[in-house]
Amino acid sequence: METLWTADEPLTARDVQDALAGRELATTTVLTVLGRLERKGLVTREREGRAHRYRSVASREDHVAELMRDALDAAPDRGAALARFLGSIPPDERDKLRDLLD
Amino acid sequence: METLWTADEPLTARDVQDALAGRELATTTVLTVLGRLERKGLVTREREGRAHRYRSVASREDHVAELMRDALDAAPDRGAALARFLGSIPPDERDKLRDLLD
DNA sequence: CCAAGGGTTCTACTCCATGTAGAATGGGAT
DNA sequence: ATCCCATTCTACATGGAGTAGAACCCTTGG
Repeated sequence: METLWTADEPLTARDVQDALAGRELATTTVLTVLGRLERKGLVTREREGRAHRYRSVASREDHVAELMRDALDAAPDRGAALARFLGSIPPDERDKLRDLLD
Repeated sequence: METLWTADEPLTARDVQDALAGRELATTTVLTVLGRLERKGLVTREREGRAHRYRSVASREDHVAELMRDALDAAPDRGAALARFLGSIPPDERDKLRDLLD
């Protein structure tokens, strides 16, 4: 996912493998993972010649926002959870939130 | 955790087992899970006679806030992630946030 | 038109967390 | 001293994530 996100342009399996060259992964490994990500709905792919191009469905930020909402959904008292959350982030981020809310 | 949180008072293993009576869990099962939660730092316990009382370290809301922060920490562009988050929650919750920020 | 090579699929193995519980142990209460 | 019960140790199944080999299929170069 990280690779697809930082490229933010559809990549082939080979592209991903190259981007992850530091790890010396077998080609099939990359394909397997991409396939699993597709099954989970995190990426889509479209044929291109003999290969596929894989594209992340949501941006990293969207994904993070979704994780945050999932976490929040686990709280019976959402307001209280939001309050704790606000209390636990750096002040400048609270400022940022204030800005965003306008 | 749910049981400990909704009780918000230290419980013995037996208490937990009773609270989860719908599941017919063996006593050792409850103990094992509580032990694992303790290893992970989610609960503490203090001896009480022959047994222990288990207490959640953080409130459910604190826990949720922490999960939200963990999610946010995965975003390279925290501001953008926060913006997406705000955009994805119901309007009345945005109002709530505005209130909390004052 | 056929072989070659690369992308894909299937299958499989390991590792680890989680859910579950039996066997054994240890310490209080009677 | 004995019995009971909480605890600990050990163990098994399940499922996800990481990794990759074997086989297949299709496109392309000769």
